[in-house]
Amino acid sequence: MAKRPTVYDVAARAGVSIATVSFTFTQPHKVRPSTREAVEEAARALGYLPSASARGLARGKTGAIGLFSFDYYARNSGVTPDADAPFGDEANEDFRMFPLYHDEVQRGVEMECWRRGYVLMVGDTKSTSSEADIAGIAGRVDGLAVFPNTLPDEILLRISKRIPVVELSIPINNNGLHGVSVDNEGGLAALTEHLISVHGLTDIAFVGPLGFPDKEHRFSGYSRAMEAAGLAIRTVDTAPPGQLAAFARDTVAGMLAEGTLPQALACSTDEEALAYMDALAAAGVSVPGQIAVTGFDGLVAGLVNRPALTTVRQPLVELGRTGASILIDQVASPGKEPVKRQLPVKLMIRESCGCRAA
Amino acid sequence: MAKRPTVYDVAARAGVSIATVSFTFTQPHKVRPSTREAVEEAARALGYLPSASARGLARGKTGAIGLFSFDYYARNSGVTPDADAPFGDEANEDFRMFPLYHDEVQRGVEMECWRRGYVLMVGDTKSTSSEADIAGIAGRVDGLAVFPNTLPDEILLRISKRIPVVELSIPINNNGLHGVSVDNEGGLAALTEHLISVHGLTDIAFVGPLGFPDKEHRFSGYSRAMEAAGLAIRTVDTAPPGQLAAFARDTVAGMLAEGTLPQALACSTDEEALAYMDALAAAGVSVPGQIAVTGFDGLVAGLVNRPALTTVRQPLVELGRTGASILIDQVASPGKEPVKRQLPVKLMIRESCGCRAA
DNA sequence: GGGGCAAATCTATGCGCTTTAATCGCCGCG
DNA sequence: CGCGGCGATTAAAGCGCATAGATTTGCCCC
Repeated sequence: MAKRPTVYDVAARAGVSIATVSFTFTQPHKVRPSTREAVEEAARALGYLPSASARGLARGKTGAIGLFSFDYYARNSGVTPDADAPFGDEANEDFRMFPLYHDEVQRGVEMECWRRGYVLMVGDTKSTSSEADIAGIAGRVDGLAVFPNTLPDEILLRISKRIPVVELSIPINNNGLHGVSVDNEGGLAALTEHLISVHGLTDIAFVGPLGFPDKEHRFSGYSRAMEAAGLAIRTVDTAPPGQLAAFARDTVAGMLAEGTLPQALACSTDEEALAYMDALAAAGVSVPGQIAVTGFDGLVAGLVNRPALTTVRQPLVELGRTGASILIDQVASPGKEPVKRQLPVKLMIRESCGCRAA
Repeated sequence: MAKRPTVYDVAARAGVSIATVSFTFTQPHKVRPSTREAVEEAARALGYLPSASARGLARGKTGAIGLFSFDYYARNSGVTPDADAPFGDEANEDFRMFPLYHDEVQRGVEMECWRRGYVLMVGDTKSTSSEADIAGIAGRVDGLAVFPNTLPDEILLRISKRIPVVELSIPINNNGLHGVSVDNEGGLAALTEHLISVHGLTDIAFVGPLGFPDKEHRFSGYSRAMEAAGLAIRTVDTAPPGQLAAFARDTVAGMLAEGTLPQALACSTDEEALAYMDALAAAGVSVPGQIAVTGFDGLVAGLVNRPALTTVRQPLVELGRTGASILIDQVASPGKEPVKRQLPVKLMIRESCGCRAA
């Protein structure tokens, strides 16, 4: 690589000052057409590429939005994509079978950034992320979007003192950061309501880990609908991390043995719903024949599943877009108050609740 | 946002010079533990975030790799994701049903970047991309990865004079850029060979657009296998852009009418294969009963399809990883010659060729 | 107490660009 | 013929950090 030409080189070649070169690129109308052409010609001849670093330094803005992605696989499946795994490893076969939650959101962020003339920086949060890594990203963007539970709140707070930070999919709270969430409660309430009024079910158990704000809200929705109908709340214990499949099998077996199988399982996530459907199938219980199962998220895996999963679809792309939009707005004109936004969800009535043919 | 504190502020507060502050962050071992702590404490108290712009300027490197993504949907389906489409629009329902080609590749790039301590900048190539947009990305990264046919060669050449540029999935050629490709020819040769020797087929038609280097190579693989077996080459005309489904239907109808249906369709892409399978099904022709159909790419859509599509899987994630790896290597020590690498593909024998039960 | 040496720290400069304030050139007009 | 006024251009001062080279500090030994 030859040394990159700078404004000085272009200026020299065009016989003007560097200021004129700069103006030519940033305020073309302020420079006489003839000199503009001279500058452009010089730039072209030299293969000039303006340095974003220098520009960023001078302007105090980078024109980039950051997104902290995270290793979904490692977190959820206990499987870390092995950097050295040979291609074609069958174990990795369905690794990326479906667009995962954060892929969708990321896509939304990308779309909005592009639309508004920003570029996106994607960083990850590995378990080993040092504060330096984080600063490495935070230092080069004008705004930062993060997934919940990927970064310690304390760090986020500090970063948010300097640049706007938006949390994606975190329920509305008062942590001082911007946030976008979805209507977790309303979604599961609507779903539960559907099971009750359309299918006439009364013994509906909620499946899901509590302790996470979004799951709590889903539970609230479930409870609200049940109570409104005068039905009894019933919950299923939560699987330990990484043990979902086995736990679901055991749980189903237990219920079967005790004859306590509910009429429906309202799961807090599609992932759980799918695991329970597998467990039920393995135990010879028909879904939705003998029991209805519903999820939450709207993963494609649920759509492809047979019976197709009745669930609540989250507007994932929209989530990302909204988050990016908030950031970009804040960059332009920082507001005093954190912006919190909640997006509507959508009931996806498919087969596993008993609607349509299974 | 309060003014961002700088090294000067930190230095002042810690009672040291800015050089020491800088060292504390970049070469911690060169600074005495006691002063290091003082600096860190000051930085923390001030909420200091190093400016990547300034750092990049001073170092002459940005620590970022760029990826020019592109609007796959608009290109392939004629559908532009509408920024203003309301969430829940059914038309968008299966929009993101499966991880698309470039999502996979992008994931690979991300993984390698993270592994090597780089961050990724994602930019897009909209039809409206001006040279300025491109420079906007090229100017802020140390290396650039691009998908084929997204940027004019002339521009790529110019950029590559300053920073390494790698083309993803472009067959080996001599355009002076770095490149990663897959074994298109070997893949389709193996697939064709499978149809010939395992299934004993002799009338196998190649389906696919020529004129694209990768497709040409696939055709070569097909031809090679056919000729080696002493069989006749046969091709099916190519569908005009965006007309795939209709064209496939017409083609199938035509063959049926003329009684010229081959024993197998070796398609150059999964997308074509799926379209032909739909067309065949619509025409009442059984796959693989009456005709075998194969693809190329390894899309998930083919895996979920019934019968599951026999195809050649491209190592998409690996493609991205390799590309990023080349870039990062080149940043570290620029080589004189462009690096070209070809990755192996993998035959995925599933149902549509007649293997296993359909 | 002083000399010598390595480690620690600091001084000073430059990285490439933006931007403000000042200068230049030119025209029309009194 | 000179002056005001205006648009085009430029000089110069940073922006925040890294780093070579200068300087100081700390420490050991005589």
